[in-house]
Amino acid sequence: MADQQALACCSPLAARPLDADQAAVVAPMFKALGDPVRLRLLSMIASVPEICVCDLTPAFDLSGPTISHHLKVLREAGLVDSERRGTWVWYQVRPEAIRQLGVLLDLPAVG
Amino acid sequence: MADQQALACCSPLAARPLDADQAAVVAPMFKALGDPVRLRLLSMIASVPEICVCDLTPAFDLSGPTISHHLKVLREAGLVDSERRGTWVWYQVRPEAIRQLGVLLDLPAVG
DNA sequence: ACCCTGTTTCGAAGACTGTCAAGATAGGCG
DNA sequence: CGCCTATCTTGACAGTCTTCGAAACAGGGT
Repeated sequence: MADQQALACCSPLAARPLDADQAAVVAPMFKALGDPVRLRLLSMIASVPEICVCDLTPAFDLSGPTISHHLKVLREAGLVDSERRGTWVWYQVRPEAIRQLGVLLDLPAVG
Repeated sequence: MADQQALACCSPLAARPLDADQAAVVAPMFKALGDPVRLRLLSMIASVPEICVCDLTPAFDLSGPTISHHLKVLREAGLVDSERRGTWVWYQVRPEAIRQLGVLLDLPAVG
């Protein structure tokens, strides 16, 4: 959440080099996307308004705890939010966070 | 390089969930960006037409071999190209690769 | 031919990651 | 209250990653 603000200052990679502090804020977000399971989880979450863990878990040949761990990584990276409603926990993306990463990769017409 | 083609088929994360094969192709590219040193290296490379390793190394408190290792990761992820010209090796970004990652993160006006 | 500088490869140490089983926690229902 | 299901946390293990120093390789200059 503090990360969100820090990110707001970042312009595309090609504009000027990131300093060490900026890189330290952004890299963990990319790192969270750097696992195929998490990338699929995020894309499943992003493709609907919200989704229950109980709908995510069966899509993988992985244990519940493992899925839970990956969701925690996405949560701590600030890429998704979760909310418990009764028995189930619902996840949704944080569009600003993802959009900010997108902006960073938005190269002008170089090359 | 095969990765480049495979990527070309990917629409934004929110459009529909990635399948396991697509995720396996894209995740390593995000993973390469998931280290602060590599993110800074890439941003330094992206901010100029091309740049020599000899200009990259002194920007970090890391040994030459370590920088070389990170550059190799970026190269193998398809994010940069390198070319030896005489004594020095020059790096430049592969704009298509980076743009494709950007497209993936390009959320429509959700949320 | 020799040496010198720039870059990569190799091999090893320590930290980190993905995964699971087992146990803990949260909430609904009888 | 006690039980059941859904989810998360803990602890452990194997595999991977970051980093370094030492050694190899590439080119240019003397």
